[in-house]
Amino acid sequence: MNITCNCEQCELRSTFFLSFKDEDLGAFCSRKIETSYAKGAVIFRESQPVHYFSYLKSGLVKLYKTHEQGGEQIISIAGPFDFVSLLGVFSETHHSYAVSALDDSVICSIDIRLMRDIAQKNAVFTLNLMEKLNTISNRIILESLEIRKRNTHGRLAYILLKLCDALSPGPAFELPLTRREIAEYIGMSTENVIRTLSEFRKQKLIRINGHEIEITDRTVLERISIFG
Amino acid sequence: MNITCNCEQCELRSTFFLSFKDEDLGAFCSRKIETSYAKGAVIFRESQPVHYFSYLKSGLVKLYKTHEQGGEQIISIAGPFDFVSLLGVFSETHHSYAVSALDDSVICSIDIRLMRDIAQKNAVFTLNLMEKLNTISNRIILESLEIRKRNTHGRLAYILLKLCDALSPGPAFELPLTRREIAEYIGMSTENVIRTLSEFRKQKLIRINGHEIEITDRTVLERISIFG
DNA sequence: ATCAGACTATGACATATATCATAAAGTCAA
DNA sequence: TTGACTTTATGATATATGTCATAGTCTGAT
Repeated sequence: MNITCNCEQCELRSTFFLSFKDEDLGAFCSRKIETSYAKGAVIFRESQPVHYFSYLKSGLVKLYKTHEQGGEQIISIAGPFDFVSLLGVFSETHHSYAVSALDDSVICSIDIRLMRDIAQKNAVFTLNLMEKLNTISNRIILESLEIRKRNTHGRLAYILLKLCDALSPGPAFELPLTRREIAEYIGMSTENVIRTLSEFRKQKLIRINGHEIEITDRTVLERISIFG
Repeated sequence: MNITCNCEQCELRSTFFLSFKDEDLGAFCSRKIETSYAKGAVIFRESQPVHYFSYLKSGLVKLYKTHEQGGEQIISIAGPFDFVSLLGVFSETHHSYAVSALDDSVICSIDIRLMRDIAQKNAVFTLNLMEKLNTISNRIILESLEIRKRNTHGRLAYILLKLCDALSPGPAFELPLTRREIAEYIGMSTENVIRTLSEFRKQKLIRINGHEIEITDRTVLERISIFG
């Protein structure tokens, strides 16, 4: 499903396309593809060739790797204006991870060759793009290290706090992942995620209503996130 | 300790400076700083301001974060021609990790402002640089995921195989890390690293002589790396 | 050469975590 | 609505892993 879009008013322009020259913006606009994906839809799969540079206009997606033995490993959750093509988009010919929609999402895609053409001509644009990619990679690496250094209680507390901060201004938020996906994200068994959530509930740190979570004792949850 | 260096013959030129214009190469050469570090020396610390773009000419270094409670978390081991300033070098004002020398090492540093000046003028150079940074970030992220998805036996087998491949053409190599550092790298206790190494030795998968490791049954070690 | 401190090593034990079993509740398509 | 399937939930148990204690070895500074 393609939708028309006016690049001059694109929210993304201010974030990293400010350096675009007018003629590049014209080429860009006429060749971009905007696509809607329903919740649960796969946007691209691991090992597919990289044809597009993609970013998320609205919705929520997960980046993940699939294991041969079955099961997935979630790398990151991306929100609006995040790049979806990030790891290796300019250095690999094939995707090293898959992306699917956690919510109804709209993706804007630009032919990767067009991106390269513009990047080769416009150094300021390329520098901006590099900074943005750098920031995102850095964030993913540091988050991975944060997860790795914690025990399971700390990991779960950490991810609950992060999701809450990212998804809601208040202490309550709608969990965009199933318990199994949380387990795949932070590397623990599904049963242990469920059990630990129940413990947090019994300790009155959170309230649970299906996928709706309310953090009722942030102080203690933060302490658990730090000390496990 | 500063050493003179002839950029026209620099091994690194072919890897990413081919796109340099002659006048940029001149500016680059006259302002680079080459420094030697003894084994164990700290090259820069976490939260220090980023002044230089640095790469490793020779030796071996570790990138790591230090925890408040004491202890370190190793992010990556970098060899010759790897960038040492990578995560956030163009997006953060302060280092988000520390670097120290595992072996006597030589680092070549360029003022980050000079790098930016050149990058803003030379789009092809910037694109090459972005590709290289992208490749390295991607490698670190994927490695972190590989470590996260394994149990401790699998993690240790994985890292032994990786270090062997990186450091030696044959099945024997000199371990550049202490047992404690290995533990900090793959997130397990030092005792468990030592114990598991002993188990691998008793199963005749490796031979151990201090820091010298020989992989004697690669097939089984690879199976452990995959299935734990 | 000696000493202090780190590194390597191993055993005993406590704890964290996964696995297996079972069941209720939710979800979606026919 | 039914029925198949997934998700959530909890208990019992096995296993993996960390912690503590102890000791021999290595290393570097004096």
